[in-house]
Amino acid sequence: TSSEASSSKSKVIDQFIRMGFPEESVIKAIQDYGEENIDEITNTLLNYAEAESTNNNSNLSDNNGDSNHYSGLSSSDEENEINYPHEEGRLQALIKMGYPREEASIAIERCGENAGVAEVVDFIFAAQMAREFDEFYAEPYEPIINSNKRRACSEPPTRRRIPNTAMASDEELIRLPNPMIGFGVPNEPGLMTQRPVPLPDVARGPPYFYYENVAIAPKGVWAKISSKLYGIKPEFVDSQYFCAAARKRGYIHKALPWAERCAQMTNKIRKVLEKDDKNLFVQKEIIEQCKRWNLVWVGKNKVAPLEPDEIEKLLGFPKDHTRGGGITKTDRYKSLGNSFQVDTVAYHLSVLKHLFPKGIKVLSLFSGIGGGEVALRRLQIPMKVIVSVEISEVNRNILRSFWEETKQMGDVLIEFKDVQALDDHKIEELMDHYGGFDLVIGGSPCNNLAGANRVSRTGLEGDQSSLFFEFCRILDVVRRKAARMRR
DNA sequence: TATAATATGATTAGCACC
DNA sequence: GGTGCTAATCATATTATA
Repeated sequence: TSSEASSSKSKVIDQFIRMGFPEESVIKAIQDYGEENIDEITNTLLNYAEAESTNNNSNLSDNNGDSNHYSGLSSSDEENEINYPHEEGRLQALIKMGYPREEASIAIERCGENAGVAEVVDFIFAAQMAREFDEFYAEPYEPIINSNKRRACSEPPTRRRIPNTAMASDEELIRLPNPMIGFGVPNEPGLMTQRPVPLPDVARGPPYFYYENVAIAPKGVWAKISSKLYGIKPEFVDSQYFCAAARKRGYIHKALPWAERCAQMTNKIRKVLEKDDKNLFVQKEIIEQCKRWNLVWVGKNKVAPLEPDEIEKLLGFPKDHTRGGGITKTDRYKSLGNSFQVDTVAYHLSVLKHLFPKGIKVLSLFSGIGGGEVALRRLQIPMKVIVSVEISEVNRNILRSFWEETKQMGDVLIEFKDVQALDDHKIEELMDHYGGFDLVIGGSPCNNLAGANRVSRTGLEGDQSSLFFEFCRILDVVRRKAARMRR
């Protein structure tokens, strides 16, 4: 769609008019966003349509099923009504565009309520390609499961090993689920709608928090993290269920490893591909190498490493999110590598949409390039206040650019450089000024936990990773202050 | 001098087998 | 539960290049 759009503006206009939008609105939206930003245009047009249609206030909040999560909710937070304004418009548009109703409906469901039409169309194509791929490879690559030990997904994986008793001691190991789908990933077997272990009383109620780090950390690290965060069990999720990047992380509620010897490997693969005798073994080997070095097809017999633009897209960021401000390619790789996968985080945070329809106040620690903020925006949860702490200057610049591009009137972004400098008094002062925080979110440094670190994988007490304890300190201050403010 | 490319294992965990 | 295998991993230090 994008390539067509750049070749002919009128084609884009026609397309939207065919979808049933008024011509004036279409032209205005294209002027506002540029013809290539199909997603923004679509969202804007759907918002116009929503504003015009009668507001029937349908109440779809379905909090009954997961009352475990939010039993500490104050009554003022519950009085909200949610509707899904995009649903009908998108479905109708897709059917008009010639897609089968069933496929369109599934795609809308899986892309989420905030996805633009372009994104849903992408999903439909991807699903079609996946089906073709599966049919093609079904025979030779059938996984051999002959063990009676693992009945794969008949039972939720996290429930299998973790004893359903009181919280684990520091010494007890937290076992990683396999497959790593956490409490449940949409449309995957083993979907869980409730926590395997109920929230301890001390952790209940707002303000909420969201902590992230690498899943495969040295032994005992996650048990320690869990014990410091009210004994809540981590949810381990591999982002491969949300996007095309594998990224195993633990969340308490991969980056793409940079390929070594990329140039040599791409040349090697090109030479192999130019030969004629490509038997099955060679094919499989090539696929393995591409997977290992994060290579993508860029032309006939040619592979290349992922560009920052592509990683941006994989991780769910808007195009050019990390571009600009004189940032180098190396810095972009680094910043993106350290970031959240937006779709994954947005899936977790989607529960907040029901709770904060009028906006949310966020304390964002270790903000990086603003993965949490982008996720909230994707969910269309208005951000009233963001207090952000981020040590890297380039990352602060990236977040500020994002904020200035997207913010609405009256919203504030406060920036700090160092979590250690954000003392208890300052936090309380901020909370007095802004009326507290609704969410504390952050992933503390993984440098000393990550498997790729050959030099200083020294565990949670390492120079950088020990900043986790600052997350705990700040969260504790926020929660205590919030309790006092409620009283 | 700044940026890009390259070189550098160990620690996890799963699984089959015994 | 031990063993041997496979596979994967939010990195850092040094060297080459622009």
